[in-house]
Amino acid sequence: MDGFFERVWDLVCQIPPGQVATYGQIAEILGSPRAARTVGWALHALLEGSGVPWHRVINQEGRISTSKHPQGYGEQRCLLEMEGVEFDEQGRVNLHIYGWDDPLHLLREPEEVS
DNA sequence: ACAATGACATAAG
DNA sequence: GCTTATGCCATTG
Repeated sequence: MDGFFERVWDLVCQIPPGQVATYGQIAEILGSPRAARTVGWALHALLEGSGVPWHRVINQEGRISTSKHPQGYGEQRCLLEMEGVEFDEQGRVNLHIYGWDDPLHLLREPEEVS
């Protein structure tokens, strides 16, 4: 139980309001940039009342990935809008604007060349 | 230890 | 832009 899950929850709890983080980003900070699935599972295993702003966690496209939790979509969008996050016509969030600029992530910036 | 699962990510068609 | 296929990592049975 404790370990990755707890790390995920703790990290999500550290996400400042008005900003959103992606599964991949969280996974990368945890040490496994490819463990996005496990991150999502941690949030799923979580549930409401845990005090974890799971609504601030979205996929890389800034979209809501509640594949098995369609009800979470409304909750997430409502909570994010309440925090000031805007949704575009496609129901997506601008990661370039609301993306979580955590210094920890900046240290591992991929900065790929073109 | 193996197989199956899962709120993802990336590549290819 | 969307759909399909494969990979990746951790948890559970």
